[in-house]
Amino acid sequence: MIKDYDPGAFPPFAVTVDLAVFTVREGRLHVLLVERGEDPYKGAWALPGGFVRPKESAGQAARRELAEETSLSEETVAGLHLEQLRTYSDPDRDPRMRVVSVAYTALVPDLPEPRGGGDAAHARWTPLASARGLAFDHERILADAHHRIGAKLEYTCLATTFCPPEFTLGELQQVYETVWGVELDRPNFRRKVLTTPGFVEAVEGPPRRTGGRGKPAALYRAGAASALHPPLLRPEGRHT
Amino acid sequence: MIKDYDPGAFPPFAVTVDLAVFTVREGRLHVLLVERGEDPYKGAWALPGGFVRPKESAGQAARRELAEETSLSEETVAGLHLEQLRTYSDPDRDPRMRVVSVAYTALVPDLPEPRGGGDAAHARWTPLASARGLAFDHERILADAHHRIGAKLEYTCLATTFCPPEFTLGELQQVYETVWGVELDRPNFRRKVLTTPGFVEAVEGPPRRTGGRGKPAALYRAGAASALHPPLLRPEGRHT
DNA sequence: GCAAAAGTGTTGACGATACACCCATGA
DNA sequence: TCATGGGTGTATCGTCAACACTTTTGC
Repeated sequence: MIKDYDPGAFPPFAVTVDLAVFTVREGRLHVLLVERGEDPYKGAWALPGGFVRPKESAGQAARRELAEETSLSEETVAGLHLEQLRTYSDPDRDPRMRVVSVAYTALVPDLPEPRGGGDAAHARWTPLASARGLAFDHERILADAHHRIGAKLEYTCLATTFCPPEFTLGELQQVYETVWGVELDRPNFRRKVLTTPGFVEAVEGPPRRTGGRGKPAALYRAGAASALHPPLLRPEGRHT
Repeated sequence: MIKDYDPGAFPPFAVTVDLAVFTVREGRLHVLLVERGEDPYKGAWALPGGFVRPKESAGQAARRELAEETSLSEETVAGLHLEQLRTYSDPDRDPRMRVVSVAYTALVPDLPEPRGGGDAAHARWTPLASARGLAFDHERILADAHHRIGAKLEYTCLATTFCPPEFTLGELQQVYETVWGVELDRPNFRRKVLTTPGFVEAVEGPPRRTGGRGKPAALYRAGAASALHPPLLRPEGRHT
């Protein structure tokens, strides 16, 4: 920033955003993928994303692209948790030209199937384990994103962003188990969540909801807290 | 990445790196600043940094700029801990043109005064509390970086990167106390560090070193571990 | 001897784990 | 009445904060 300033002579870069959007479906972690309609990597699956426009920040671009791809309303998207992951800038990461991409992670509840809206010919939720052979360095981005959300669940409350507005503790526990790939002890998980102030709050009128058979569960909303103190550590204590 | 591809018609961006380089001096946290020699913000202090070159990644650019500004050898810089913080992309963050900056954080032991090498007219270590009125959005970057390293000390071993190759536990504790701005209980800190496998390893031949008066302390080296399990949480448990 | 810094020991509070057990519902 | 998932209780263990105490140096 201090040096080499020569307007018009700076190296030309394109700046894009890429999105790793996760959801939990049928007990498995899914990620939103789109099918590329143009070369390079035509026909391959990739993370949704696109160019940052001249008058918007990368974060605004990410939110815009997310709305386009998921067919959600702008208002809904505005409320979603969207977090900058990191920036990928390898000189050879795009064969066309020099492209620097700012990656974002989003966690969403189980949404309707994406319309393939916007520009992507096809878009779909894919189980994370099946997301192989992605375009560019998107597989790497996806792995980084998975690692990050796993770590974030330990010391933040954002597991609730995977859930609908009202949810049961069983559903919340499923989020942890799905992202971490482990089983948790239900009584202990319950205690931990309920004794953390602001993590969840009980829904007043004791309506209950069935998840199939078994006893109906009490409903909760996301609370006001954003961090967990003390953290909810994975079993085995390994951050992988 | 999926859409809008029109070679030559993508919005033109400049990409830079900015560095928040921290060290501990005289019990206070210092950051490396350079004085700008050109408009805008001529004469103001700023974080070191510069343009990413066409054939290098942002990480490589950060390491190169760090070497230039600190007058360290390339080999020394190659071994330093350098971590991507986040990317700043506000459309108005640079009055000249559209500049997206990838910020990095580095933690270094107490180094010799920087030569003001490379392109910066002046460079110096500044106490963090005195780093005000910086150019661009560098004050924000600095605040984010400080927050990040504080959090990282909790669950990683990188406090040792603030220390010289051989250090005492008192020096290591000073790093924590300086970055967090709190006082720690020495016996408990000691136990925590020594019982974490791979955090530090004792230097064999029991040479000892004096920090002034008082009993000489045993020397330690950084160990092989990189993460702390369980973490070393700040007092009050608040992540601020 | 005294101050200062290193190092050791002990105790009690708290949280997490690993269970056993009861409750409400659908089939 | 049995399987299934929700919910409660409790004993044990490990970690950590707090603080008393000893050791080794410079002055």
